[in-house]
Amino acid sequence: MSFVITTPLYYVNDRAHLGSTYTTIACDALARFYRLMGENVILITGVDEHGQKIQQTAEKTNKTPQSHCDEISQSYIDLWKSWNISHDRFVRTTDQHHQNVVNQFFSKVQESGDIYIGKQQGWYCVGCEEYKDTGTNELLPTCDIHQKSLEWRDEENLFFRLSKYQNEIEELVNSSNFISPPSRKKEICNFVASGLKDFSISRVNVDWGIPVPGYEGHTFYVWFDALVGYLSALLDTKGDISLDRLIFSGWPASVHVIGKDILRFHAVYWPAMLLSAGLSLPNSLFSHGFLTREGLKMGKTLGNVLDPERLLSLYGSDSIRWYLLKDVKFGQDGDFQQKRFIDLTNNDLSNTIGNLLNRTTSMSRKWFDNSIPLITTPNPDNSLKKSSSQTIQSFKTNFKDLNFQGAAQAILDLAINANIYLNDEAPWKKIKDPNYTNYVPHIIYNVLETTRLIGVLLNPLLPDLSERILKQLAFTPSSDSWSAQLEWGSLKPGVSLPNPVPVMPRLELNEEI
RNA sequence: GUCAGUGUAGCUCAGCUGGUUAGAGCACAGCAUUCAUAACGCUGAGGUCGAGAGUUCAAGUCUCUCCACUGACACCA
Repeated sequence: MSFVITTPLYYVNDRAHLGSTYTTIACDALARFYRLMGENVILITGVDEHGQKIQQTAEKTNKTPQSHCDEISQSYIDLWKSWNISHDRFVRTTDQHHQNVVNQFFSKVQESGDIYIGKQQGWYCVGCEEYKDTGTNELLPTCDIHQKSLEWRDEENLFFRLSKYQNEIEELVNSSNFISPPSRKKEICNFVASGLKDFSISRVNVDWGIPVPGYEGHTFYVWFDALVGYLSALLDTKGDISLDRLIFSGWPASVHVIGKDILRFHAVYWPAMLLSAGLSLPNSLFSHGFLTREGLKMGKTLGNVLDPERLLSLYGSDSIRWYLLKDVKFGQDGDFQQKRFIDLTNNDLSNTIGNLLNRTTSMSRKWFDNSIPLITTPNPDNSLKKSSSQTIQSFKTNFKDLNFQGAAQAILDLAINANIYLNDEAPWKKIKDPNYTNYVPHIIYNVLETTRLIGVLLNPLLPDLSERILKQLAFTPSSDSWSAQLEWGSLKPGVSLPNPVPVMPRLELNEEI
């Protein structure tokens, strides 16, 4: 059984922004978590490259749509590489392979009798590129946004019989674990309850798209094209393409992680399309929120967009991943505040976790021959061992709920407990008292071991920091399964420790980003 | 406009079916301390819980009105 996680296929109208980076980081963390839990994970990401907007953008910059797409798509590939994203597949919707899958998907839907030719009629605003529901009887309605009069359009389109699936979709969206978070689920339920209408799946005025077989001049509507990308990602490119092979390739997806803006397409259209094609439905959808910056919406007009590339080179991935996953509740909107970002990194990662490691390895080296204390007597049961196992429990539960915040907090709480334990036990005092000669090694070992568990748990959230912590502890995860690594007492007594180096230097608030 | 939601310390938020002096983290201040990355720990100051009215022995928690903000309301993604 595979565990398939998808990011959205990002629209390559422009380069990646922090929002897509955010989604991708979250999916990456999730994928790493499930891999460590022993699942056969397939993390899918990619790009959606068709549509009128892309065509226009390419024209503006005097490029062919294809070269525009090549360029932007490459920038996504490079970006994910620099962020060390652990995706297994990267789909491009301009790939011939994908186009073949779309064609086959379409013919399945056609066979189900769910495609018909209809007329798209209505008042259309060229500026908005959309039909307006004027709801009035005005002779010449105008667009509120553009203050221009609307055009009457009467266009021949292929339609998909969404309405036929009203009952199935209604049942699906109401089922308990399909849509998260609950507030979004409610929106979709209301939307579906108001009655589903058929939607058009082809365009006659958009050249930059996949041609609809048998309908000259029609290209597929981007959503009918892009969503199918999740399937093409799973089908290998060798031999004949067959949707029937999907069940052996990992379909259905375990979770589609998406932004709240595209929830409806995933919660309503996509399941209906899959039903029509006779394919199984994804297990769940998680719709996360948007990021603002210092309370303001990021956008070109304000000129306040955060460039993920620049952020990464300025601060490194650990602190940014921590900020995005720990400070923003997944599913809600988040705000990127630079001061808060610096504070959080310094407090949590440098002071609480990094310094815990630093102070403990220092003591261990100083008093125990540059090594982990050689414990001869049995390790007495202690509070840290207990809170560690609680932390591991809580961490896993939270992760399974995509509650990255809760998972991160669990780790942090453990580090705080370890710091308190050290202050309570004060080994730097006890080491001077001969009565404690046999006890101090246990104190140090307990904290070192707790720190190791923190390092191991940190792996899916902050893989880089995790590695640096474990290295300082001379612990090599080797081929041990994660659950073995999470066993108390895996740190080998007597092993020599490297010279302590801060694993997470404090950040200064100065650079303007 | 219709529907849904939010408004609690400077900031981000917890406060379940109403019940003693309203909580946490960060920021801020003080104390203590040196094993450590001017770190850790302890303590403290900070709120008429959006406004008003009502129900109740008792309301941040229920009802109504108002104010402010946000989201959904079908084919840009």
